[in-house]
Amino acid sequence: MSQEKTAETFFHSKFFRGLTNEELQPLADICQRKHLKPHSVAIRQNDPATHFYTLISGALMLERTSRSGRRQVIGFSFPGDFVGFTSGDEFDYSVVCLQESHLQTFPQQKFLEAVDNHPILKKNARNIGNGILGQALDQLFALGQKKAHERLCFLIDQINHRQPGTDRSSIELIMSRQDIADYLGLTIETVSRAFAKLKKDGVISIESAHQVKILDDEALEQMASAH
Amino acid sequence: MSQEKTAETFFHSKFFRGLTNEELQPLADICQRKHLKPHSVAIRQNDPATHFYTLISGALMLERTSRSGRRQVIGFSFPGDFVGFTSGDEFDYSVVCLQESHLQTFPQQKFLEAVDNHPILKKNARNIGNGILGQALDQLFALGQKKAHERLCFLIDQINHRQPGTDRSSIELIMSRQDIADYLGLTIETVSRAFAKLKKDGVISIESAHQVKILDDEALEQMASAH
DNA sequence: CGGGGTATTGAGACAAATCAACCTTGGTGG
DNA sequence: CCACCAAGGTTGATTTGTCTCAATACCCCG
Repeated sequence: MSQEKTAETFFHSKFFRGLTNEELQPLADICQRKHLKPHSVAIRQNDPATHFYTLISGALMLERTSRSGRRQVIGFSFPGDFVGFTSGDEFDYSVVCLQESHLQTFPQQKFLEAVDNHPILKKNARNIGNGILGQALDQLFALGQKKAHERLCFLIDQINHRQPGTDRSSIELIMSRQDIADYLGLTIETVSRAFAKLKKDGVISIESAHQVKILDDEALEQMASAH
Repeated sequence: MSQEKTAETFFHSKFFRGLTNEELQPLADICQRKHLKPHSVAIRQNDPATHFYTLISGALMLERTSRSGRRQVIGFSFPGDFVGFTSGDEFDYSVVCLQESHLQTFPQQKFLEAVDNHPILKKNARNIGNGILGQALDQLFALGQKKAHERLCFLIDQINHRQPGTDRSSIELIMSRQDIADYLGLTIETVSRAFAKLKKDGVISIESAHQVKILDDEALEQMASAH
């Protein structure tokens, strides 16, 4: 058990890149593992922000729901991703599991101390925080400036680059149409029609509702791009 | 000149709250003042990210333009705000002046070192970074889930809370209709009609194109809210 | 008192939302 | 093994909201 908690388990997270096992031990000492079923809630909106998380396996969805019931999906997390930044001392979004997931949890206070004591971690923390901001800005651009089918390209392209796995042209869509719609600021019907359009235009082929292949990488990136 | 660069000048930025003048001196030593005319460009998209900035007076607009020419306004900055986070080592957005502005500039490397040496600054840096992320998420919610007139409420409410000045109900819109449109993911015509609707519904009164008064605070916040 | 940029207003076109029907798939029990 | 069902996804018809294009009004500055 204690053995399990050595640096081995950290291996795949960007956060801990470039560190030796000894250097990681202080973090290993404060971390706990958490195992979550599909559709379970890892973080609830308005909960006090006491912990940070890294995702070991599975997939997460970050979402915010307003009092009026409208939901905005903020992002998806894949293995290696870091979760838990907040603007206050409460979470302003929820995190739910799309698949069975393994997480590492770190008490916020202690984690920040440990990070402070190591220059590489400090740098990584900054990079990751800024990376998340960058992703939010990309999504902002997509929602503000793009049509339905372009937004869908944005999502497919993003999954393509972030989802683990070797095959660069075969994409697994682990989330439901409703999740996609709420991520892109559309309705499920419009998402469905966007899929149909991309298929008709020869950009993708649809193997099943949750499995697509990229046929025209060029066109996809073009429509997905925010630069 | 050197006298001018003491902690006095930092006084109004959230970033430096809770610090004594001596503690601020190392930062004062590396900072430079910059004076910019309206419409001038403070940061150009794709420039190497070498500096951080705090805004002393005036107002800034952050924007991102894609190769296809579409522009997304990412945010507005008011005195006391901090500017310069990036996800890579290049700026992925431009910063232009809406008004004549005074900035403080800090070389990135040295600034980070100085921040590292002071726990309060470290905490402030985190808070500010996360605050910017939080703002981006609010905007994301507005673009994804709201109608034109609700998005406009979102902007008005935001300016109301962030723009300096005492009068809580009188709002100065320092940006053009085009800027507002590109911020909210709309066209200028739709923005104009949204203003008209809010006026008709008695939520605001329009004193001039760049000056509005809030009549129904309740309704405004309701429509603006992302929670 | 012009004149150019900026904002508003109107009419028609178009994209996305809504409402409704239908299809697919995966699981269950007879 | 197949009939059935429920949930999720697709497709079609209609409505609504926003964009586009065009005309008009406003306002700051010379």
